[in-house]
Amino acid sequence: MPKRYWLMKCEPSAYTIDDLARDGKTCWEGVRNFQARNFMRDTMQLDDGVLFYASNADPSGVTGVARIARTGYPDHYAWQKGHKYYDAKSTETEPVWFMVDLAFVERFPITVSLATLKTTRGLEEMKVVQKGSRLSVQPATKAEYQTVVRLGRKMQSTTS
DNA sequence: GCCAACGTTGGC
DNA sequence: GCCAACGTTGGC
Repeated sequence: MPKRYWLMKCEPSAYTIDDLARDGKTCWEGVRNFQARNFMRDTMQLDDGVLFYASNADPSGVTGVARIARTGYPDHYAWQKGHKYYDAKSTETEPVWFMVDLAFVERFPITVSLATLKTTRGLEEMKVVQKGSRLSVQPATKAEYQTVVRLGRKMQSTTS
């Protein structure tokens, strides 16, 4: 099975690429959208590439790269009464919500801002640049992934 | 902080 | 099954 590529959003107030660099690995709990869940539960594979996207940030954009370190498994936070991700519809025998683990790969020297993504040739079809695109877990193509990674490393290569 | 776009819920 | 109301996301 060929490697797949993704973009995953997170608000900096919740988690950042620096947090991931520090932790090395983290579980991606709290996704409560069926489409995003399906990607995590059914489609993501070990070592898939993930563009780490900071939403509601200044500026919003891709701040680095992660990889899938563990494929879909039940989000146990949904079972913890009182937890902000608690959902009575999800049980241990019939889990509704799933998560994956991400491992840190690299932090870009600069944020590849949404504005940059929107004006970069080859990224016109990317989900995140479409108007009203709120899905927090989105598939990306290999070409899109490689283009964004190149942009993220650009500053480093041109200043060295 | 505003508000457009979207997903979900619930009345009918 | 329709659709209005509501809550959330997320750019600006």
